[in-house]
Amino acid sequence: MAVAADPRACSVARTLDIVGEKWALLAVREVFLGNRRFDEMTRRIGAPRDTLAARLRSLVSAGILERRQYCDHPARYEYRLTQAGLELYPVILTLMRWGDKYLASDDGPPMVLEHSCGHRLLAAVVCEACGKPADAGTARPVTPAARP
Amino acid sequence: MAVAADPRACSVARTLDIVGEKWALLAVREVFLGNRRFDEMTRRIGAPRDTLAARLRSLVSAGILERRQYCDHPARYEYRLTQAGLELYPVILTLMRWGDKYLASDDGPPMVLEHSCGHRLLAAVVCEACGKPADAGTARPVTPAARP
DNA sequence: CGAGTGCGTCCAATTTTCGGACTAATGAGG
DNA sequence: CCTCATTAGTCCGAAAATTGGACGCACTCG
Repeated sequence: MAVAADPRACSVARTLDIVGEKWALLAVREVFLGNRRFDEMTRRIGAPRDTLAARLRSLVSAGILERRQYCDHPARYEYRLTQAGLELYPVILTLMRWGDKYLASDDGPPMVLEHSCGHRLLAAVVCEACGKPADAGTARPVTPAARP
Repeated sequence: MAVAADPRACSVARTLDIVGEKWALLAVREVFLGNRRFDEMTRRIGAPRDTLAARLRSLVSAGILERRQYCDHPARYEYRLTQAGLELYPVILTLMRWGDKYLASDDGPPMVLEHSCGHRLLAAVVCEACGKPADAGTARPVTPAARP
C-alpha cells in the first residue's frame, strides 16, 4: 500500500493559498461593494496599510484584481475585479450566509445580490440534476475511490 | 455628514475572524473527508502540529468542531463537525469550484458531494424566487442604500 | 524488552503583522 | 503664498504568529 498521502494537493488548499486570509477576501468584498481605492479600503476594512498593500499585490499577481490607473498627473491607481475575481462572489456569499446565521448579526448582510427578475440571489448547494437546493441532511460526502 | 464608516461590521468579516485562515478551513475539510484525528490531519494538511492544535482549539470554541473522546485508557480524542460546522460545506465547495476552474488542477476535485438522488451537488448562486441558477451576467450587486 | 501509535506540548528561530509616522504630488481655500 | 486635505503608498521598530523538530506520556503488540 502506498505511504500515507502527504499534504493533499487539492483545489481548496490551492485556493486558500491565495485568498485564505482575512484581509484578502475582505479586500475583494470591498471592491464588490464599489470601493476600489486603497485609502477607502483601509478605512472600511480596518487593515494596516502595509498589510493591505501586500495583499493587493498578491491578489493582482494572482489575477483576481487588476491595478488600473484612473488619474494621470498625481498618478493614482484603483483596483478592479477580473473575471476570476468576479467569480469569487459565491465564496463571499456563502461566507456571509454562514455568518448571518451563526454570528450575531446586528447589521444584516452588507450587500445583496439582485437577480434580473428583481429578487435576491443566494448561494446554495444544489443538485446538478434536479437543480433543487439540498439540505445538509440530503447530502453525503463521497471520497473518491482509492486508486488500486 | 457622518465621518467615514470605520471598519465595516459585516458577516463576512466576522466569519473570517473564525475560519479566515488556511489551516482552519483545511482542518474542516479533513473532517468532512472523514479524518477526525489529530495525527492524520497534520499529515494530510501539512500544517505544523503546533499551529493545527491551536486552530482546532479555536474551531472547537467557535462551535464548529466538537472534541470527543473515543478511547478511554490512553485517552484519545477526535474531532467532529457540529451543525454549524456541517453548514460550512457550501463555503468549502465554492472554494473548491473556484480552484478547479482557475488553478491548474492536475488531480481534480478531492471530494464530491452526492445528493440523495445520486447526482453531484454543486454550489451555485440561485434566485431566491425563481430558484434558477444565475449566471454572472444576470446578477447585479446592490449596496444597501446609504442611511440619511 | 523494544518499537510503534496517537495526541499533543515545548522551544528557538524566522516571518508576519501592527499601527503610526512619513513621503510625494496635487488641488482647494484664505 | 501658505497651509490644509487627499491619495497611494512606504518605512520602521515592537509585538505576535508560524514553523519544524524534538520531546512526553500512555498505552499496545510481538
